[in-house]
Amino acid sequence: MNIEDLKSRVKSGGYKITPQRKAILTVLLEHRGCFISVEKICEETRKIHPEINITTVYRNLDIFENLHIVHKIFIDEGVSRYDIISVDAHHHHIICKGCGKTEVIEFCPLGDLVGLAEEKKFTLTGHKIELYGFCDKCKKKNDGAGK
Amino acid sequence: MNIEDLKSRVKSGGYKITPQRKAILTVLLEHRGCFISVEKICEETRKIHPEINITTVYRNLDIFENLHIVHKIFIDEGVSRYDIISVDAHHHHIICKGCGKTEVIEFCPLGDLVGLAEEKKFTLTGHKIELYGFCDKCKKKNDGAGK
DNA sequence: TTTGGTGCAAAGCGTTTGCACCCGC
DNA sequence: GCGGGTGCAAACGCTTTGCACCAAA
Repeated sequence: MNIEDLKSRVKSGGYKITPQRKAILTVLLEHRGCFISVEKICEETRKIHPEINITTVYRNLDIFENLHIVHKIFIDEGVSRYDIISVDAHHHHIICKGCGKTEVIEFCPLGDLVGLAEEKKFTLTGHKIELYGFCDKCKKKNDGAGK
Repeated sequence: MNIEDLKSRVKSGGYKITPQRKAILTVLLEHRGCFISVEKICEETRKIHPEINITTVYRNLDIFENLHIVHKIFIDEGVSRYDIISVDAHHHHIICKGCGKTEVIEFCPLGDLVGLAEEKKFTLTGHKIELYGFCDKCKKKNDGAGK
C-alpha cells in the first residue's frame, strides 16, 4: 500500500484530494504499525504542511475511519489513537505500552470462547484481543533506568 | 461478597465510612456484573443518598479502584465504566453492547499468543480479551424492533 | 464556478481541582 | 477536635461545531 493507493481510495469515496489530506496520509504511512495519538499525527503533519489545524486532522481521521483506511482505538483514558489498516483479515494486536508500537497477530484463539459465549446465551458481534507489554527497544530503555 | 465486607475493606484501606460511600457501594453491588457509567452510578446513588455530587462519585470510584474493589474500562470514547470485582482469578469478559451486562469467562486461551509475542520480542505485561455482543434480553428486544 | 474543505474561535462534555465547610472517628 | 470527605464552581483537556473564507475539480 502506498500514497497513491490511499489517494485513490479517498477520491473514490467522494472526497477531494487536498494538500492537508495528502500530508496526513503520508504521516500515517510513515507510522504504519503504531497507534499514534491525534496530537502526534498533527505535529508530524506540520512538518509537511505547517499550517494545518488540529480540527482538520480530527475531521480527516474521521473520514479515513469511515473509509476503512485507519483503525481507531482507546488504550488510554481520553485519547484516541489511530493506525493505518495494513491487514485486511481478521486479526489482533500486541501493543507496546512504551511507544505504541504495534505488531499484528494474524492468529485468533477464539474458538473455545465462542462456545462459552453461546452457553451464556450471548450473540457475539465482535471481539477484541489486545496484549500489552514492552517492545524490545522500550524494554532496554526501562531496564537501563532501573524501572 | 456483601456490603459489610466492602465497608471493612474500605476501612482497612484507611478511609472513613461515609453515607455517600455506603450508598455507592450498595449501587455497585446491585449492579454487579454490569459495567455501568459514572453518570448512571451517580443517578442510582441519588435514589439512596439524594444529595450526592458527581465529583464525590468520581473521587470514590477512584479510591475503590485503588483498593481493587472495582474494575474500570473504556468501551466507548470518553466514558469510563466500572464494575465491582467479583472474581479474583485472572479472567476475561463478554460485554453486552445493549445494556452493558457482563459475564465472566474464567478460561483464558492465551497460551499460543504468548509464544507469538515472544517471537516478536515483546515482553508482555498484561492483556485484555473482550467479546462484544448482545445478551439474550437485548437480542430479543432488537429482533422485535427489526434492527 | 461550485461545493466541499479549511482555519479559527467558541462550545461541549466528561473529568479533575481548589476551596470552604462538614462530619466520622 | 482533628483531619479526611463532601459539595460547589471553576478549570481542564480532548473533541466537535459554527461560520466565513478558500481552493480542488
